[in-house]
Amino acid sequence: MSKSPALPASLKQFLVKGNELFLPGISIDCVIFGFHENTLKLLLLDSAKSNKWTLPGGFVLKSEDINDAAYRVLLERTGLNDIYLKQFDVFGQPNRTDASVHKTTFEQYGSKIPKDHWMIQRFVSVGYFALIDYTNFSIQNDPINSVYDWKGIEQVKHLPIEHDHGAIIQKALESLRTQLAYLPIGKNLLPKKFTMPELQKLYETILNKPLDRRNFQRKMLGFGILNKLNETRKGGAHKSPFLYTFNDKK
Amino acid sequence: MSKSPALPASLKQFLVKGNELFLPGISIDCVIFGFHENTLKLLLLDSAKSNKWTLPGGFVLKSEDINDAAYRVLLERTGLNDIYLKQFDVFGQPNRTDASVHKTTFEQYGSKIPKDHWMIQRFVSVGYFALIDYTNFSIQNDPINSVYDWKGIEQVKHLPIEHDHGAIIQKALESLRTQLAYLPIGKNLLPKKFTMPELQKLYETILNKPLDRRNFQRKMLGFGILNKLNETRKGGAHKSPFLYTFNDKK
DNA sequence: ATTCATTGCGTTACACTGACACAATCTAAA
DNA sequence: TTTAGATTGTGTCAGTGTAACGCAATGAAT
Repeated sequence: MSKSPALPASLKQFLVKGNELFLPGISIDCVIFGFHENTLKLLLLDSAKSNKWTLPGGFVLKSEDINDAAYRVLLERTGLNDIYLKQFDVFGQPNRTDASVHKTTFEQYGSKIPKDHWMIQRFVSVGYFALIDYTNFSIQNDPINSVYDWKGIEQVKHLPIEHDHGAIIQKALESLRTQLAYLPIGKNLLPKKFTMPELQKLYETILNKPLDRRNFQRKMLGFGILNKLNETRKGGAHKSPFLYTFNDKK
Repeated sequence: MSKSPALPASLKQFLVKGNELFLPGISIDCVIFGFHENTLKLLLLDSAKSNKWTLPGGFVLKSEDINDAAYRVLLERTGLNDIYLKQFDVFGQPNRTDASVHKTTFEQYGSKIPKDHWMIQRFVSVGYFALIDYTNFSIQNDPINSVYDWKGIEQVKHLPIEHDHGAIIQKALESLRTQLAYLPIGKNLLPKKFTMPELQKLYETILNKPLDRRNFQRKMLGFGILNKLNETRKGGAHKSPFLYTFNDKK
Protein backbone atom coordinates (compact mmCIF):
# COMPACT_ATOMS: atom_id res chain seq x y z
CA MET A 1 0.00 0.00 0.00
CA SER A 2 1.12 3.52 -0.70
CA LYS A 3 2.02 5.76 2.16
CA SER A 4 -0.80 8.10 3.25
CA PRO A 5 -0.18 11.85 3.27
CA ALA A 6 0.00 13.62 6.60
CA LEU A 7 -3.22 15.03 8.01
CA PRO A 8 -3.02 18.85 7.87
CA ALA A 9 -3.15 20.40 11.33
CA SER A 10 -6.08 22.66 10.54
CA LEU A 11 -8.14 19.79 9.19
CA LYS A 12 -7.29 17.63 12.17
CA GLN A 13 -8.33 20.39 14.53
CA PHE A 14 -11.58 20.66 12.64
CA LEU A 15 -12.34 16.96 12.63
CA VAL A 16 -11.42 16.33 16.25
CA LYS A 17 -12.66 19.51 17.91
CA GLY A 18 -15.63 20.19 15.67
CA ASN A 19 -18.14 18.69 18.03
CA GLU A 20 -16.97 21.01 20.77
CA LEU A 21 -17.07 24.11 18.61
CA PHE A 22 -20.22 23.68 16.61
CA LEU A 23 -23.91 23.08 17.16
CA PRO A 24 -24.63 19.41 16.54
CA GLY A 25 -26.63 18.38 13.51
CA ILE A 26 -26.96 21.80 11.92
CA SER A 27 -25.09 22.98 8.87
CA ILE A 28 -25.22 25.87 6.45
CA ASP A 29 -25.08 25.67 2.69
CA CYS A 30 -24.53 28.72 0.53
CA VAL A 31 -25.60 29.01 -3.07
CA ILE A 32 -23.40 31.82 -4.34
CA PHE A 33 -24.53 33.46 -7.55
CA GLY A 34 -22.33 35.52 -9.82
CA PHE A 35 -22.82 36.92 -13.31
CA HIS A 36 -20.18 36.94 -16.00
CA GLU A 37 -20.15 36.91 -19.78
CA ASN A 38 -23.94 36.85 -19.93
CA THR A 39 -24.11 33.74 -17.80
CA LEU A 40 -25.43 33.18 -14.31
CA LYS A 41 -22.78 31.27 -12.43
CA LEU A 42 -22.44 29.37 -9.19
CA LEU A 43 -19.40 29.15 -6.98
CA LEU A 44 -18.83 25.46 -6.32
CA LEU A 45 -15.97 23.57 -4.84
CA ASP A 46 -14.54 20.30 -5.96
CA SER A 47 -14.67 17.74 -3.21
CA ALA A 48 -11.46 16.08 -4.29
CA LYS A 49 -12.26 12.85 -2.52
CA SER A 50 -15.52 12.03 -4.19
CA ASN A 51 -14.98 13.77 -7.52
CA LYS A 52 -18.24 15.58 -6.98
CA TRP A 53 -19.00 19.27 -6.69
CA THR A 54 -20.42 20.67 -3.48
CA LEU A 55 -21.82 23.93 -2.19
CA PRO A 56 -19.57 25.97 0.06
CA GLY A 57 -20.92 25.54 3.53
CA GLY A 58 -20.06 25.35 7.17
CA PHE A 59 -21.28 24.93 10.69
CA VAL A 60 -22.68 27.16 13.42
CA LEU A 61 -20.56 28.04 16.41
CA LYS A 62 -22.11 27.16 19.73
CA SER A 63 -23.04 30.72 20.63
CA GLU A 64 -23.37 32.17 17.17
CA ASP A 65 -26.51 33.40 15.46
CA ILE A 66 -27.32 31.29 12.41
CA ASN A 67 -27.41 34.28 10.10
CA ASP A 68 -24.08 35.47 11.46
CA ALA A 69 -22.68 32.03 10.78
CA ALA A 70 -23.78 32.29 7.16
CA TYR A 71 -22.06 35.68 6.82
CA ARG A 72 -18.94 34.26 8.44
CA VAL A 73 -18.87 31.29 6.09
CA LEU A 74 -19.21 33.60 3.14
CA LEU A 75 -16.45 35.85 4.39
CA GLU A 76 -14.15 32.86 4.82
CA ARG A 77 -14.91 31.54 1.39
CA THR A 78 -15.05 34.70 -0.68
CA GLY A 79 -13.27 37.36 1.37
CA LEU A 80 -16.34 39.51 0.84
CA ASN A 81 -18.00 41.31 3.68
CA ASP A 82 -20.96 43.26 2.41
CA ILE A 83 -22.94 40.62 0.62
CA TYR A 84 -26.58 40.16 -0.14
CA LEU A 85 -27.47 36.99 1.70
CA LYS A 86 -30.84 35.43 2.23
CA GLN A 87 -32.06 32.29 3.87
CA PHE A 88 -34.44 30.51 1.53
CA ASP A 89 -35.19 27.04 2.86
CA VAL A 90 -34.33 24.29 5.29
CA PHE A 91 -33.35 20.84 4.16
CA GLY A 92 -34.24 18.23 6.71
CA GLN A 93 -34.65 14.87 5.06
CA PRO A 94 -33.13 12.13 7.18
CA ASN A 95 -30.86 10.75 4.45
CA ARG A 96 -29.95 13.88 2.58
CA THR A 97 -26.18 13.50 3.02
CA ASP A 98 -23.89 10.73 1.90
CA ALA A 99 -21.78 9.71 4.88
CA SER A 100 -19.34 7.77 2.72
CA VAL A 101 -17.74 11.08 1.68
CA HIS A 102 -16.38 11.61 5.18
CA LYS A 103 -15.27 8.03 5.37
CA THR A 104 -13.15 8.60 2.29
CA THR A 105 -11.67 11.73 3.82
CA PHE A 106 -10.40 9.75 6.76
CA GLU A 107 -9.15 6.87 4.65
CA GLN A 108 -7.19 9.28 2.53
CA TYR A 109 -5.09 10.05 5.57
CA GLY A 110 -4.78 6.43 6.55
CA SER A 111 -7.23 6.37 9.44
CA LYS A 112 -10.76 5.13 9.96
CA ILE A 113 -13.68 7.36 10.88
CA PRO A 114 -15.14 6.63 14.31
CA LYS A 115 -18.67 5.23 14.07
CA ASP A 116 -20.09 7.99 16.21
CA HIS A 117 -18.03 10.78 14.69
CA TRP A 118 -19.89 14.08 14.73
CA MET A 119 -19.64 14.61 10.99
CA ILE A 120 -21.49 11.45 10.01
CA GLN A 121 -24.48 12.19 12.16
CA ARG A 122 -27.63 13.40 10.46
CA PHE A 123 -27.45 17.07 9.53
CA VAL A 124 -30.23 19.53 8.96
CA SER A 125 -29.01 22.24 6.64
CA VAL A 126 -30.15 25.82 6.32
CA GLY A 127 -29.89 27.08 2.76
CA TYR A 128 -28.78 30.62 1.95
CA PHE A 129 -28.31 32.23 -1.40
CA ALA A 130 -25.85 35.04 -1.96
CA LEU A 131 -25.40 37.52 -4.78
CA ILE A 132 -21.91 38.78 -5.42
CA ASP A 133 -20.12 40.93 -7.97
CA TYR A 134 -18.08 38.58 -10.11
CA THR A 135 -15.64 41.28 -11.14
CA ASN A 136 -14.92 42.34 -7.56
CA PHE A 137 -14.00 38.91 -6.36
CA SER A 138 -11.13 36.50 -6.40
CA ILE A 139 -11.41 32.89 -5.33
CA GLN A 140 -10.02 32.06 -1.90
CA ASN A 141 -8.72 28.54 -1.86
CA ASP A 142 -8.72 26.91 1.52
CA PRO A 143 -6.48 24.13 2.78
CA ILE A 144 -9.21 21.54 3.19
CA ASN A 145 -11.26 21.69 0.04
CA SER A 146 -8.83 22.88 -2.52
CA VAL A 147 -10.51 23.71 -5.78
CA TYR A 148 -13.14 26.41 -6.17
CA ASP A 149 -14.61 27.25 -9.52
CA TRP A 150 -17.46 29.12 -11.14
CA LYS A 151 -19.87 26.93 -13.05
CA GLY A 152 -22.58 28.18 -15.40
CA ILE A 153 -26.09 27.46 -14.27
CA GLU A 154 -26.74 25.31 -17.33
CA GLN A 155 -23.47 23.47 -16.90
CA VAL A 156 -24.33 22.56 -13.31
CA LYS A 157 -27.11 20.27 -14.46
CA HIS A 158 -24.59 17.95 -16.05
CA LEU A 159 -22.06 17.90 -13.23
CA PRO A 160 -21.93 15.28 -10.51
CA ILE A 161 -23.18 16.99 -7.34
CA GLU A 162 -22.59 15.83 -3.80
CA HIS A 163 -25.39 14.96 -1.37
CA ASP A 164 -28.66 16.77 -2.05
CA HIS A 165 -26.86 19.91 -3.16
CA GLY A 166 -28.39 19.67 -6.60
CA ALA A 167 -31.85 20.01 -5.08
CA ILE A 168 -30.66 22.88 -2.91
CA ILE A 169 -29.34 24.71 -5.96
CA GLN A 170 -32.65 24.17 -7.71
CA LYS A 171 -34.57 25.59 -4.78
CA ALA A 172 -32.24 28.57 -4.60
CA LEU A 173 -32.85 29.32 -8.24
CA GLU A 174 -36.60 29.15 -7.78
CA SER A 175 -36.37 31.41 -4.79
CA LEU A 176 -34.22 33.87 -6.70
CA ARG A 177 -36.73 33.93 -9.55
CA THR A 178 -39.64 34.49 -7.22
CA GLN A 179 -37.94 37.39 -5.49
CA LEU A 180 -36.55 38.89 -8.65
CA ALA A 181 -39.31 41.45 -8.84
CA TYR A 182 -38.69 42.72 -5.32
CA LEU A 183 -34.91 42.78 -5.22
CA PRO A 184 -32.34 45.13 -6.70
CA ILE A 185 -30.61 42.08 -8.13
CA GLY A 186 -28.37 44.10 -10.38
CA LYS A 187 -26.96 46.07 -7.49
CA ASN A 188 -25.44 42.92 -6.10
CA LEU A 189 -24.58 40.93 -9.19
CA LEU A 190 -23.27 43.63 -11.52
CA PRO A 191 -20.29 45.95 -11.27
CA LYS A 192 -20.95 49.50 -10.18
CA LYS A 193 -21.28 50.80 -13.69
CA PHE A 194 -23.25 48.78 -16.18
CA THR A 195 -25.30 49.20 -19.32
CA MET A 196 -28.99 48.58 -19.80
CA PRO A 197 -28.39 45.61 -22.13
CA GLU A 198 -26.18 44.06 -19.49
CA LEU A 199 -28.88 44.46 -16.85
CA GLN A 200 -31.40 42.98 -19.24
CA LYS A 201 -29.21 39.98 -19.99
CA LEU A 202 -29.00 39.36 -16.26
CA TYR A 203 -32.76 39.28 -15.92
CA GLU A 204 -33.15 37.16 -19.02
CA THR A 205 -30.64 34.66 -17.73
CA ILE A 206 -32.31 34.34 -14.36
CA LEU A 207 -35.79 34.11 -15.79
CA ASN A 208 -34.59 31.98 -18.69
CA LYS A 209 -36.70 33.83 -21.23
CA PRO A 210 -36.22 36.79 -23.57
CA LEU A 211 -37.55 40.20 -22.61
CA ASP A 212 -38.52 43.10 -24.80
CA ARG A 213 -35.69 45.60 -24.85
CA ARG A 214 -37.84 48.73 -24.82
CA ASN A 215 -40.36 47.59 -22.24
CA PHE A 216 -37.56 46.41 -20.00
CA GLN A 217 -35.83 49.78 -20.10
CA ARG A 218 -39.05 51.64 -19.37
CA LYS A 219 -39.77 49.42 -16.39
CA MET A 220 -36.31 49.67 -14.88
CA LEU A 221 -36.20 53.44 -15.24
CA GLY A 222 -39.70 53.58 -13.78
CA PHE A 223 -38.43 52.20 -10.49
CA GLY A 224 -36.38 55.33 -10.08
CA ILE A 225 -33.39 53.50 -8.67
CA LEU A 226 -31.05 54.03 -11.60
CA ASN A 227 -28.74 56.93 -12.34
CA LYS A 228 -28.00 57.51 -15.99
CA LEU A 229 -24.37 58.56 -16.41
CA ASN A 230 -22.95 60.80 -19.08
CA GLU A 231 -20.71 58.03 -20.30
CA THR A 232 -21.14 55.29 -22.83
CA ARG A 233 -19.46 51.94 -23.19
CA LYS A 234 -17.40 52.02 -26.37
CA GLY A 235 -16.09 48.87 -27.92
CA GLY A 236 -18.80 46.96 -29.73
CA ALA A 237 -19.38 47.47 -33.42
CA HIS A 238 -22.65 49.14 -32.59
CA LYS A 239 -24.18 52.13 -30.96
CA SER A 240 -22.57 52.71 -27.54
CA PRO A 241 -25.00 52.12 -24.71
CA PHE A 242 -25.15 54.51 -21.76
CA LEU A 243 -23.77 53.49 -18.39
CA TYR A 244 -25.90 53.42 -15.26
CA THR A 245 -25.37 53.11 -11.52
CA PHE A 246 -27.80 52.23 -8.76
CA ASN A 247 -29.20 54.80 -6.38
CA ASP A 248 -28.29 54.18 -2.80
CA LYS A 249 -31.85 54.34 -1.52
CA LYS A 250 -34.17 51.33 -1.68
CA MET B 1 -42.99 23.06 52.06
CA SER B 2 -46.00 21.73 50.26
CA LYS B 3 -45.87 18.26 48.80
CA SER B 4 -45.03 18.17 45.09
CA PRO B 5 -47.47 16.49 42.69
CA ALA B 6 -46.39 13.25 41.04
CA LEU B 7 -44.65 13.51 37.68
CA PRO B 8 -46.99 12.14 35.00
CA ALA B 9 -45.53 9.05 33.31
CA SER B 10 -45.80 10.48 29.81
CA LEU B 11 -44.03 13.66 30.81
CA LYS B 12 -41.32 11.74 32.59
CA GLN B 13 -40.77 9.57 29.53
CA PHE B 14 -40.49 12.71 27.44
CA LEU B 15 -38.05 14.46 29.73
CA VAL B 16 -35.81 11.46 30.32
CA LYS B 17 -35.87 9.79 26.94
CA GLY B 18 -36.18 12.87 24.78
CA ASN B 19 -32.52 13.06 23.93
CA GLU B 20 -32.64 9.50 22.61
CA LEU B 21 -35.74 10.06 20.51
CA PHE B 22 -35.20 13.48 19.04
CA LEU B 23 -32.60 15.34 17.01
CA PRO B 24 -30.59 17.52 19.36
CA GLY B 25 -30.96 21.28 19.24
CA ILE B 26 -33.74 21.44 16.67
CA SER B 27 -37.35 22.24 17.40
CA ILE B 28 -40.48 23.10 15.50
CA ASP B 29 -42.90 25.91 16.23
CA CYS B 30 -46.29 26.14 14.59
CA VAL B 31 -48.24 29.34 14.15
CA ILE B 32 -51.77 28.05 13.65
CA PHE B 33 -54.19 30.51 12.11
CA GLY B 34 -57.95 30.28 12.31
CA PHE B 35 -60.75 32.67 11.37
CA HIS B 36 -63.85 33.23 13.45
CA GLU B 37 -66.28 36.07 13.97
CA ASN B 38 -64.40 38.29 11.54
CA THR B 39 -61.18 37.91 13.47
CA LEU B 40 -57.93 36.21 12.58
CA LYS B 41 -57.00 34.00 15.50
CA LEU B 42 -54.02 32.06 16.71
CA LEU B 43 -54.02 28.80 18.59
CA LEU B 44 -51.81 29.29 21.63
CA LEU B 45 -51.24 27.26 24.71
CA ASP B 46 -50.85 28.49 28.22
CA SER B 47 -47.58 27.43 29.69
CA ALA B 48 -49.01 27.05 33.18
CA LYS B 49 -45.61 27.31 34.83
CA SER B 50 -44.57 30.67 33.51
CA ASN B 51 -47.97 32.24 33.00
CA LYS B 52 -46.98 32.99 29.46
CA TRP B 53 -48.46 31.86 26.17
CA THR B 54 -46.46 29.73 23.79
CA LEU B 55 -46.74 28.38 20.28
CA PRO B 56 -47.57 24.71 19.94
CA GLY B 57 -44.37 23.00 18.93
CA GLY B 58 -42.36 19.87 19.13
CA PHE B 59 -39.21 18.06 18.21
CA VAL B 60 -37.98 16.01 15.28
CA LEU B 61 -37.60 12.26 15.62
CA LYS B 62 -34.14 10.97 14.81
CA SER B 63 -35.09 9.53 11.46
CA GLU B 64 -37.98 11.78 10.60
CA ASP B 65 -38.17 14.38 7.86
CA ILE B 66 -38.57 17.87 9.31
CA ASN B 67 -41.71 18.58 7.33
CA ASP B 68 -43.19 15.28 8.43
CA ALA B 69 -42.41 16.24 12.00
CA ALA B 70 -44.36 19.46 11.56
CA TYR B 71 -47.36 17.55 10.22
CA ARG B 72 -47.11 15.11 13.10
CA VAL B 73 -46.99 17.90 15.67
CA LEU B 74 -50.04 19.48 14.11
CA LEU B 75 -51.91 16.19 14.07
CA GLU B 76 -51.11 15.65 17.74
CA ARG B 77 -52.21 19.13 18.67
CA THR B 78 -55.27 19.62 16.51
CA GLY B 79 -56.34 16.14 15.43
CA LEU B 80 -56.33 17.48 11.89
CA ASN B 81 -54.64 15.62 9.09
CA ASP B 82 -55.10 17.51 5.87
CA ILE B 83 -53.74 20.90 6.77
CA TYR B 84 -52.13 23.66 4.82
CA LEU B 85 -48.70 23.92 6.37
CA LYS B 86 -45.73 25.97 5.25
CA GLN B 87 -42.28 26.54 6.58
CA PHE B 88 -41.56 30.25 6.64
CA ASP B 89 -38.37 30.90 8.57
CA VAL B 90 -35.69 29.59 10.88
CA PHE B 91 -35.00 31.14 14.24
CA GLY B 92 -31.43 30.67 15.28
CA GLN B 93 -30.40 33.34 17.75
CA PRO B 94 -28.27 31.86 20.50
CA ASN B 95 -30.43 33.14 23.36
CA ARG B 96 -33.85 32.91 21.84
CA THR B 97 -35.28 30.63 24.53
CA ASP B 98 -35.62 31.17 28.22
CA ALA B 99 -34.18 28.14 29.98
CA SER B 100 -35.76 29.06 33.31
CA VAL B 101 -39.08 27.76 32.01
CA HIS B 102 -37.83 24.19 32.04
CA LYS B 103 -36.24 24.71 35.42
CA THR B 104 -39.67 25.63 36.76
CA THR B 105 -41.16 22.52 35.21
CA PHE B 106 -38.78 20.33 37.14
CA GLU B 107 -39.18 22.24 40.38
CA GLN B 108 -42.92 21.87 40.12
CA TYR B 109 -42.44 18.14 40.53
CA GLY B 110 -39.93 18.52 43.30
CA SER B 111 -36.75 17.77 41.37
CA LYS B 112 -33.91 19.77 39.91
CA ILE B 113 -33.08 19.94 36.25
CA PRO B 114 -29.68 18.46 35.38
CA LYS B 115 -27.28 21.11 34.15
CA ASP B 116 -26.70 19.31 30.88
CA HIS B 117 -30.31 18.29 30.34
CA TRP B 118 -31.19 18.13 26.65
CA MET B 119 -34.04 20.61 26.92
CA ILE B 120 -31.97 23.49 28.21
CA GLN B 121 -29.45 23.31 25.40
CA ARG B 122 -29.63 25.90 22.71
CA PHE B 123 -32.40 25.18 20.20
CA VAL B 124 -32.73 26.28 16.62
CA SER B 125 -36.37 26.38 15.71
CA VAL B 126 -38.01 25.96 12.33
CA GLY B 127 -41.18 28.03 12.02
CA TYR B 128 -44.27 26.75 10.21
CA PHE B 129 -47.57 28.43 9.76
CA ALA B 130 -50.79 26.48 9.35
CA LEU B 131 -54.24 27.45 8.17
CA ILE B 132 -57.16 25.55 9.60
CA ASP B 133 -60.92 25.72 9.49
CA TYR B 134 -62.03 27.04 12.86
CA THR B 135 -65.46 25.48 12.60
CA ASN B 136 -64.13 22.03 11.81
CA PHE B 137 -61.88 21.84 14.81
CA SER B 138 -62.02 21.12 18.49
CA ILE B 139 -59.16 21.77 20.84
CA GLN B 140 -57.16 18.72 21.92
CA ASN B 141 -55.82 19.26 25.38
CA ASP B 142 -52.71 17.30 26.13
CA PRO B 143 -51.46 16.07 29.50
CA ILE B 144 -48.36 18.22 29.59
CA ASN B 145 -49.42 21.67 28.53
CA SER B 146 -52.99 21.79 29.56
CA VAL B 147 -54.72 24.89 28.28
CA TYR B 148 -55.15 25.68 24.61
CA ASP B 149 -57.04 28.72 23.46
CA TRP B 150 -57.70 30.86 20.42
CA LYS B 151 -56.46 34.41 20.70
CA GLY B 152 -57.29 37.22 18.31
CA ILE B 153 -54.35 38.59 16.40
CA GLU B 154 -54.80 42.02 17.98
CA GLN B 155 -55.16 40.53 21.42
CA VAL B 156 -51.90 38.64 21.09
CA LYS B 157 -49.91 41.86 21.12
CA HIS B 158 -50.95 42.48 24.70
CA LEU B 159 -50.39 38.97 26.03
CA PRO B 160 -47.20 37.79 27.70
CA ILE B 161 -45.47 35.51 25.21
CA GLU B 162 -42.82 32.92 26.01
CA HIS B 163 -39.33 32.98 24.50
CA ASP B 164 -39.11 34.66 21.10
CA HIS B 165 -42.52 33.36 20.09
CA GLY B 166 -43.83 36.89 19.72
CA ALA B 167 -41.27 37.55 16.99
CA ILE B 168 -42.08 34.22 15.38
CA ILE B 169 -45.76 35.12 15.26
CA GLN B 170 -44.91 38.47 13.72
CA LYS B 171 -42.82 36.82 11.02
CA ALA B 172 -45.57 34.32 10.32
CA LEU B 173 -48.04 37.13 9.81
CA GLU B 174 -45.73 38.93 7.41
CA SER B 175 -45.18 35.72 5.51
CA LEU B 176 -48.91 35.09 5.34
CA ARG B 177 -49.50 38.60 4.00
CA THR B 178 -46.81 38.24 1.37
CA GLN B 179 -48.21 34.98 0.13
CA LEU B 180 -51.82 36.02 0.31
CA ALA B 181 -51.96 36.76 -3.40
CA TYR B 182 -50.74 33.31 -4.37
CA LEU B 183 -52.65 31.15 -1.93
CA PRO B 184 -56.26 29.99 -1.79
CA ILE B 185 -56.34 31.22 1.78
CA GLY B 186 -60.09 30.95 2.05
CA LYS B 187 -60.06 27.28 1.17
CA ASN B 188 -58.14 26.53 4.32
CA LEU B 189 -59.44 29.10 6.74
CA LEU B 190 -63.15 29.17 5.91
CA PRO B 191 -65.82 26.52 6.15
CA LYS B 192 -66.80 24.75 2.95
CA LYS B 193 -69.65 27.11 2.23
CA PHE B 194 -69.08 30.80 2.71
CA THR B 195 -70.31 34.14 1.43
CA MET B 196 -68.39 36.75 -0.50
CA PRO B 197 -68.53 39.27 2.38
CA GLU B 198 -67.04 36.62 4.68
CA LEU B 199 -64.20 35.96 2.26
CA GLN B 200 -63.61 39.68 1.98
CA LYS B 201 -63.51 40.14 5.74
CA LEU B 202 -60.86 37.43 5.89
CA TYR B 203 -58.66 39.26 3.41
CA GLU B 204 -59.29 42.59 5.12
CA THR B 205 -58.32 41.15 8.46
CA ILE B 206 -55.11 39.64 7.19
CA LEU B 207 -54.12 42.72 5.23
CA ASN B 208 -55.42 45.01 7.94
CA LYS B 209 -57.01 47.41 5.50
CA PRO B 210 -60.43 47.85 3.89
CA LEU B 211 -61.06 46.60 0.38
CA ASP B 212 -63.62 47.72 -2.14
CA ARG B 213 -66.53 45.32 -2.09
CA ARG B 214 -67.20 45.31 -5.83
CA ASN B 215 -63.59 45.13 -7.00
CA PHE B 216 -62.93 42.35 -4.54
CA GLN B 217 -65.78 40.26 -5.85
CA ARG B 218 -64.74 40.74 -9.46
CA LYS B 219 -61.17 39.75 -8.69
CA MET B 220 -62.09 36.63 -6.75
CA LEU B 221 -64.51 35.46 -9.42
CA GLY B 222 -61.86 36.22 -12.02
CA PHE B 223 -59.60 33.56 -10.57
CA GLY B 224 -62.15 30.96 -11.57
CA ILE B 225 -61.74 28.96 -8.43
CA LEU B 226 -65.13 29.69 -6.89
CA ASN B 227 -68.43 27.93 -7.43
CA LYS B 228 -71.49 30.06 -6.89
CA LEU B 229 -74.22 28.03 -5.23
CA ASN B 230 -77.94 28.44 -5.62
CA GLU B 231 -78.31 29.17 -1.94
CA THR B 232 -78.17 32.31 0.12
CA ARG B 233 -77.34 32.87 3.75
CA LYS B 234 -80.50 34.14 5.48
CA GLY B 235 -80.37 35.74 8.87
CA GLY B 236 -79.17 39.32 8.76
CA ALA B 237 -81.55 42.21 8.36
CA HIS B 238 -80.25 42.71 4.86
CA LYS B 239 -80.10 41.23 1.44
CA SER B 240 -79.05 37.57 1.65
CA PRO B 241 -75.62 36.96 0.15
CA PHE B 242 -74.99 33.96 -2.07
CA LEU B 243 -72.94 31.04 -0.84
CA TYR B 244 -69.78 29.86 -2.59
CA THR B 245 -67.46 26.88 -2.47
CA PHE B 246 -63.93 26.42 -3.79
CA ASN B 247 -63.14 24.45 -6.91
CA ASP B 248 -60.95 21.48 -6.28
CA LYS B 249 -58.39 22.40 -8.91
CA LYS B 250 -55.59 24.87 -8.16
C1' DA C 1 -96.03 49.44 3.99
C1' DT C 2 -91.75 51.83 4.95
C1' DT C 3 -86.99 52.15 6.19
C1' DC C 4 -82.24 51.21 5.71
C1' DA C 5 -78.05 48.72 5.65
C1' DT C 6 -76.31 45.45 2.64
C1' DT C 7 -75.74 42.91 -1.68
C1' DG C 8 -75.54 42.19 -6.95
C1' DC C 9 -74.24 44.12 -11.04
C1' DG C 10 -72.35 47.86 -13.89
C1' DT C 11 -69.53 52.07 -15.67
C1' DT C 12 -65.55 55.06 -16.22
C1' DA C 13 -60.87 56.73 -15.89
C1' DC C 14 -56.24 55.61 -15.35
C1' DA C 15 -51.96 52.88 -15.04
C1' DC C 16 -49.43 49.12 -16.66
C1' DT C 17 -47.98 45.79 -20.17
C1' DG C 18 -46.89 43.66 -24.52
C1' DA C 19 -45.96 44.33 -29.26
C1' DC C 20 -44.02 46.95 -32.62
C1' DA C 21 -41.96 51.45 -35.61
C1' DC C 22 -38.23 54.42 -36.67
C1' DA C 23 -34.24 57.16 -36.30
C1' DA C 24 -29.47 57.51 -34.36
C1' DT C 25 -25.03 55.47 -33.57
C1' DC C 26 -20.82 52.82 -33.91
C1' DT C 27 -17.45 49.61 -35.94
C1' DA C 28 -16.09 46.72 -39.62
C1' DA C 29 -16.04 45.76 -44.29
C1' DA C 30 -16.02 47.54 -49.01
C1' DT D 1 -13.93 57.42 -47.33
C1' DT D 2 -18.21 55.26 -47.78
C1' DT D 3 -21.45 51.73 -46.82
C1' DA D 4 -23.52 47.93 -44.41
C1' DG D 5 -25.32 45.74 -40.44
C1' DA D 6 -26.26 45.25 -35.88
C1' DT D 7 -27.54 47.56 -31.81
C1' DT D 8 -29.40 51.36 -28.98
C1' DG D 9 -32.63 55.52 -27.71
C1' DT D 10 -37.16 57.05 -27.95
C1' DG D 11 -42.06 56.74 -29.01
C1' DT D 12 -46.83 54.86 -30.21
C1' DC D 13 -50.93 52.05 -29.63
C1' DA D 14 -54.06 48.60 -28.19
C1' DG D 15 -55.46 45.33 -24.63
C1' DT D 16 -55.66 44.28 -19.65
C1' DG D 17 -56.19 45.07 -14.93
C1' DT D 18 -57.28 48.23 -11.05
C1' DA D 19 -59.34 51.93 -8.35
C1' DA D 20 -63.29 54.63 -7.60
C1' DC D 21 -67.96 55.16 -7.67
C1' DG D 22 -73.56 54.62 -9.20
C1' DC D 23 -77.78 52.41 -8.73
C1' DA D 24 -81.30 49.07 -8.25
C1' DA D 25 -82.72 44.86 -5.58
C1' DT D 26 -83.21 42.45 -1.26
C1' DG D 27 -84.83 41.30 3.41
C1' DA D 28 -85.57 41.95 8.29
C1' DA D 29 -86.94 45.48 11.56
C1' DT D 30 -89.96 49.33 12.36
